Amino acid sequence: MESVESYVRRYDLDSLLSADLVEALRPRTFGPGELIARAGDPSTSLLFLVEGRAKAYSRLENGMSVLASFFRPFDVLGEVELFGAERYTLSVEAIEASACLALPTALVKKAALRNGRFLAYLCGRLGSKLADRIVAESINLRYPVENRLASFLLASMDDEGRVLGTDDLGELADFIGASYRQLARVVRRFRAEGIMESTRGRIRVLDARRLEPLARDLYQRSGGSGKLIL
Amino acid sequence: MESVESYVRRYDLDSLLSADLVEALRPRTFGPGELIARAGDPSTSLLFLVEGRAKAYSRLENGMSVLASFFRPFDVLGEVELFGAERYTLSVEAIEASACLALPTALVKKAALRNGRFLAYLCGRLGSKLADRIVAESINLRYPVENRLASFLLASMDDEGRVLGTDDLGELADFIGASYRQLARVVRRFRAEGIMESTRGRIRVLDARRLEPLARDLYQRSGGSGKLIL
DNA sequence: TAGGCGATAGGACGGATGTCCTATCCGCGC
DNA sequence: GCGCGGATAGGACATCCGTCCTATCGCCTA
Repeated sequence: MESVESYVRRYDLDSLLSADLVEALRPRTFGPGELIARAGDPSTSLLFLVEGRAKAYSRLENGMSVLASFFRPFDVLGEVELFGAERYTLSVEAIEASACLALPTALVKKAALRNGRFLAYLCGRLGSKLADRIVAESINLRYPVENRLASFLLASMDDEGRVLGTDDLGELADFIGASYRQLARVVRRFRAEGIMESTRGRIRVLDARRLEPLARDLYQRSGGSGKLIL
Repeated sequence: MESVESYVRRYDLDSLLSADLVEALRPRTFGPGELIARAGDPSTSLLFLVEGRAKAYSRLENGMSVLASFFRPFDVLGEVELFGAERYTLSVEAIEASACLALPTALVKKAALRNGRFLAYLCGRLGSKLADRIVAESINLRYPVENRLASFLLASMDDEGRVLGTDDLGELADFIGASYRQLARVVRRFRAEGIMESTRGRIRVLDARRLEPLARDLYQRSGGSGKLIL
């Protein structure tokens, strides 16, 4: 964990936030597995993730959980609740040791009205998150697990085939909305075909080209950046 | 279709938009089935739906479509694409004869930076849409059609049991992410149990209390308003 | 009235997926 | 080294669900 100033510099928060807001940033650190936000709790601050890795999920009445997204620096948490809902929609949990810069909601709201740049940034971010959700939802809803897995792998792997979001098959199952069992069946097939390998705690794509025909729908890679576009 | 001024007055657009933006509003009308926006087309304007009814959907490569949401006045279309994506994510189609007030994207962007109130409004709207999507997605992903249908009916019916979004079983199937066939099976069961009735072109909930145990998860009714809350 | 068409209804069948249950494997602490 | 717990692997079986196919119904048009 570095100093607040160093993060502000690295992520150019100066250009996003007014001086008084930068001044109000407070560092918070979280250990692996620790809750950064709990669904249903009042949302008191906007968080900038500057270190580590986290995941957002909800837990349903029947005990199952749905993994909505993964975060890594630089990312913003709590934007959804900033205007409107005053309680967190999802729980956010640190996967690794992580650090955030926290900004009290009340401050942000007050300052935001005269800082169009920051609001526009938030709007853009919310817009693309919403678009991403819609795409992911469509895929989850309309394709069998085989295709969902292919889409996820293509979208989240780096140039060497390492998967960015998670290396845990259980988490992955939650993310693509399948049972562990069913995911395992598909993984086995992919592995038998030399498309991927998954050893304890590591998932790796070996032959991305074989995945493409399976994932040819809405997910697309934007010039090797690994970002989701529509 | 009434005059632009009358809509501006009815929905209090004055308080949201600056005078020059109100000035720039242009009326556009659409017949039933007409496309208000086509997925993939460049997004050139922000649209305020002031009359009629519309639905947003995407069409997948395999020919299936996913219905993302229904709109009725007053609603905003195209906010998602305003900052960031420059192409529409979803297609929007008028269900009935509808009217919109259109505002050129370029104008909005320029004006927005100095109109914090409007941006804050957009952020709030995007936030709650995102939260709603996440809830709906979780349900669609993790519960069988029976529960999804129950959730949808409870969330979208008015006080007399009329369903607001659609009366078309085909559309409903797309919305909750099921095949027409499977939806029909569940509808039959619900009908046999006296929970609902569905005659040609009309769906009606007869016994909402029997639906509640089936839909007891995240969807909740907020004091009879029929709005989705978390 | 006949014909056509879209919406509804439902039978039959197979594939996808979930649940339940056992092994197996590996890293870790004792 | 031993035992333990979490992650992984996979068999067995039931169910959910989708596809394919027919039939019926109501409305509209010729």
